[in-house]
Amino acid sequence: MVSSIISEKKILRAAHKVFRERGMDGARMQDISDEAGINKALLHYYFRSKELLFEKVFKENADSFFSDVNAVLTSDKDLFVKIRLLCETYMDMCQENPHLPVFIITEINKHGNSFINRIFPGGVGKPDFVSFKAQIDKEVKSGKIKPVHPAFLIMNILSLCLFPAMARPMMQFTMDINNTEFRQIMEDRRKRIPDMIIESIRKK
Amino acid sequence: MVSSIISEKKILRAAHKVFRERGMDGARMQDISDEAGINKALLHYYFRSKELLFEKVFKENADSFFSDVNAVLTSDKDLFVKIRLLCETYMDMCQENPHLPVFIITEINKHGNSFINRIFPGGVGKPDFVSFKAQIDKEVKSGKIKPVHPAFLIMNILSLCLFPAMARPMMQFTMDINNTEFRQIMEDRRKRIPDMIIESIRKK
DNA sequence: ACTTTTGTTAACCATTTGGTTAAATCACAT
DNA sequence: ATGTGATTTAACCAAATGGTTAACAAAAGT
Repeated sequence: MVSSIISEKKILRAAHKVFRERGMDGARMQDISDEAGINKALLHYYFRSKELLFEKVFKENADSFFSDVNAVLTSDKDLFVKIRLLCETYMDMCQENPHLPVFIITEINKHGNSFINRIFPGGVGKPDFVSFKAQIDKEVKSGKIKPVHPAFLIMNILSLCLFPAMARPMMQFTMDINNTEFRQIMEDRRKRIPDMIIESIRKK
Repeated sequence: MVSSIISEKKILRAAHKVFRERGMDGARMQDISDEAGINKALLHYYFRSKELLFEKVFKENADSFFSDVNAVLTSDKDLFVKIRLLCETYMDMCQENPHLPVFIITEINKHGNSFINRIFPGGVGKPDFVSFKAQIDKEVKSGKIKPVHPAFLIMNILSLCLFPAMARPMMQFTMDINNTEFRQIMEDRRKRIPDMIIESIRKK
């Protein structure tokens, strides 16, 4: 049957939108069915409970949040190239879907360790920073870059790429920036942030 | 009467805790009264509604989030000193209360502009970045630092200081960092981040 | 054609949750 | 002591919300 596939997809798409925008607690099953344009009972027909629907949506979001990054991390590119690619990937992600990072972060914060370990059993599917860390350590030893703790570098990349998009409304409010200004600034960051990160570790 | 003041304070303290940890949508009036150790009806006796209690809590949180920063911003210190102080202030804030930044950001995201403008009528009480921006522009012209858009610099400071604490559970999960390791890394950042930011704008 | 399975809905149900009420208790001025 | 106003609580209420049911419609199998 075809309509069933369509309905399930419509529900899932709607659930993604509502959960990402309002979070688990703020999302209403009724809102999701309205958004999907179907009866509320269908949600339960396909996904049993809000909990299960949420977990599915969260997992898919986390996967898309992690997998693009993983493709870069596990490639065998030069460190500086990799850093540029990572920045691009994160910034692209934020541009496409500004709610994604804050959704992931707040839900992990709220649900705690047991939850994330159930969603990613054995840690399968999470970003693979190990080879990246090794690469950083290698380049430190080879003298190409200054001594730097891999976690320090990774945190900086994530912070500089994700935070401004996550905090956009607060940033615009506190700094009196309108939408066009903000877009210009974000456009400008795309070039400047990778350079800044690389300069911070390059040996002169 | 003394007990009334004590009750009101207990409620407010409890509300702060619950709202910050669970957000407006996740917070339950019952949880707040349990946490405060008083009857639920007292919440409404003192604060009328969840909405009003939340707004009070949010305003106080936003004020404490903004005012410490304002003290630094409006001082007449050297730019580099100010940057160091700003970093310290933000990082201290996160250490004391890791939930604060993500609480402010998600609630502003969810409630939209009308909300924040009602909480801060006329923008009174929000961080005063104007003089800081002017100071940056001045130092650019004087040739002390490289040309840099003030918003770019401010975003970097906020990102690097706030994000890692906000995203702590996700960071620890993705990078396999345990609590002691994480604390060490954060301790290390306190020294390195200000240096890194200043180096990124210092003219050589 | 008709039986069975799958998909869809309106109406309903039980629980949760924000909020109210009326009575009780406390503090204190007289 | 007693009256008065502020404080506190147990019991209650109405709306919202996640979830179920039973009936109906649409496909698919025979």
